[in-house]
Amino acid sequence: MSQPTNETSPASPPPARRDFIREMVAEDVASDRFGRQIATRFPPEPNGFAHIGHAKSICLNFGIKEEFNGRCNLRFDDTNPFTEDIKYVEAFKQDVEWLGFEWDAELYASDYFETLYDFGELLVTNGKAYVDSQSDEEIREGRGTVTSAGTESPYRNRSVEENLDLLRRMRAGEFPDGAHVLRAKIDMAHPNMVMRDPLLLRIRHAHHYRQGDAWCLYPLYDFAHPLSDAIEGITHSLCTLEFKDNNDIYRWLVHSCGFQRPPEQTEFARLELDYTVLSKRKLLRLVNEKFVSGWDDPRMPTIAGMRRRGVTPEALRAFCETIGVARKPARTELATFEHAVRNDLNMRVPRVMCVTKPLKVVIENYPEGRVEELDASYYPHDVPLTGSRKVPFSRELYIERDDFMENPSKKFYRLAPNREVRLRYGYFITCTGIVKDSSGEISELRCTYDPATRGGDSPDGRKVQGTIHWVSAAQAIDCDLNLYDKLFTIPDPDAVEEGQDFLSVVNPESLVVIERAKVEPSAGGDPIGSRYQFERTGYFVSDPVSQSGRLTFNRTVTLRDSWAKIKEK
RNA sequence: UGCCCCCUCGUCCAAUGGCAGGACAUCGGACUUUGGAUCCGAGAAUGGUGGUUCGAAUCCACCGGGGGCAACCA
Repeated sequence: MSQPTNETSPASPPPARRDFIREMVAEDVASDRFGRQIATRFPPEPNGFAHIGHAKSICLNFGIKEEFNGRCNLRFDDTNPFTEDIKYVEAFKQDVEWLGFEWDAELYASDYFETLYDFGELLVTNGKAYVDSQSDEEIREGRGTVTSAGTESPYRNRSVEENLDLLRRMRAGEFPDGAHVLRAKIDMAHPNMVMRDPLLLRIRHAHHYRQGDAWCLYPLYDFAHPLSDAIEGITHSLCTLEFKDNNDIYRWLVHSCGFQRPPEQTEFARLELDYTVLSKRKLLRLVNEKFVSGWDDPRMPTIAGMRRRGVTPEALRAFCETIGVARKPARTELATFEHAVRNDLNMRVPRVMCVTKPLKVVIENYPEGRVEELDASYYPHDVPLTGSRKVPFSRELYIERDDFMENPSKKFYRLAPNREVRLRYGYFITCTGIVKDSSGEISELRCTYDPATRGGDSPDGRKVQGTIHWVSAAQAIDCDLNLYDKLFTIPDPDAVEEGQDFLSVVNPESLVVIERAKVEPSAGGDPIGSRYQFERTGYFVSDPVSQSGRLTFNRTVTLRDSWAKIKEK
């Protein structure tokens, strides 16, 4: 495992991770259960942005396509004209592509409205559906409760002719919203609530973002989804646990509509991630109520947000791989996600020096006006990439304020009075004096350097405990840093106390802006979107948006910080 | 309270009647021009009780716990 990644790997790839769904698909392939190519679909409703929970589903559905030589459709389940928008369609497409997947077809449930309507007529003709003319309250009351049976609608036994006539007039737009609905005729006493004559079509004189005003009849999920799958020849319809009960109507419908070897629905647990929320309703509130700057705010668990935060698609896919797929509802620790991000970034991004809280250092024995260009590798010894840049060194430098302690504790390895440390890629320096301002705060350090330690090695073999990062004062570039942290203060924001709102546990320090940090000049010429590791600080990406006109970097994730743990003790 | 699903290290996932294993996290050590990375090591789990079986995390029963379902949302 310690082999560099750029070496050729052994012929056989590691066996793909197996979960209960892939096991099932493998069996179905072996038995040719469906008599056709394995087919999955990713079926978002375009009413918000894709988030990391969608990423899990995307990786599953497209992963199965790739592993079993199948196909996978991107289908928008756009059956609700009130909530959907083309901008969400575009965002989903961009995010799936960014993750590195290709769909075999881009499809829309709303394109099936005609076909779906025809199935409605078919069901009516076969006596399996009827037009109900109760009000929505009457329908709700008639459904009964989880412990008591429902009651049949007085319209339940209309003749096929009457049903057909009504249905056609519903479609023709003769009735106002809510006047009638088409319902499946199943069992009003069914122990599964979903099977108590589920609604199939409803009247909505509404404008659809894609179909315009062509329809006033809109199918409901339980009607549209199974049939859309069946129409497309899907074999494995994968969805999350909360649709478990809907599986009964799914099977009833595809059989009632005459599909041979219809798709089979299988449910898996949706992703829950500590310190965040993943329901679109709640994400929408964060956006609308301005807790974040938008769907792509780097604090958002959306794919767009993570992209802007600097997360790579590879890291996101690796994360989805490690969390696995199972039927048990489970929360994943943030550390698991952060590990996936660091693990990926560590191997691919250049190291650069940036001082976040500058403290001026004057090297008293370094000639005034002199500037040296020191060689600095972009990558550490254990990352198999090469490349380097020059960093200027001069008499006046900045170091990190936290890298100096006037009265150091025992385990503090960094700079202190009369102590020697290494400047990364530079020289050994020793602190010889402290300058304080009128308020008693340290404003400047006086140091000496050892000219024999250029590059960071001492010819006499003496060691220093610490190595710190720095920039040359005159050449450093001012920049702003967006330091992002968890969006919520508690691991499960959905579980706030009674009467409390998840918005009450938004972390007020989820974004801390540092103005006028000092980054080494080499970063000035890089394109927006470049990722770095700021040595000893964290991974950052340059952001297209700058309030100040200065270069702005978003912190993707901090480095693991074992010093922080020592400090706590 | 009806139906359905689920319960394995702190967390996530394996083990498909036959040695409970991996990853993250934690702790310790080595190495180190990032208190990063890497390497080595340690601790850490089958909810409970019965039953079937030569043998049970796995099958059965009961108990306990968690979750989903009563939108003209998806």
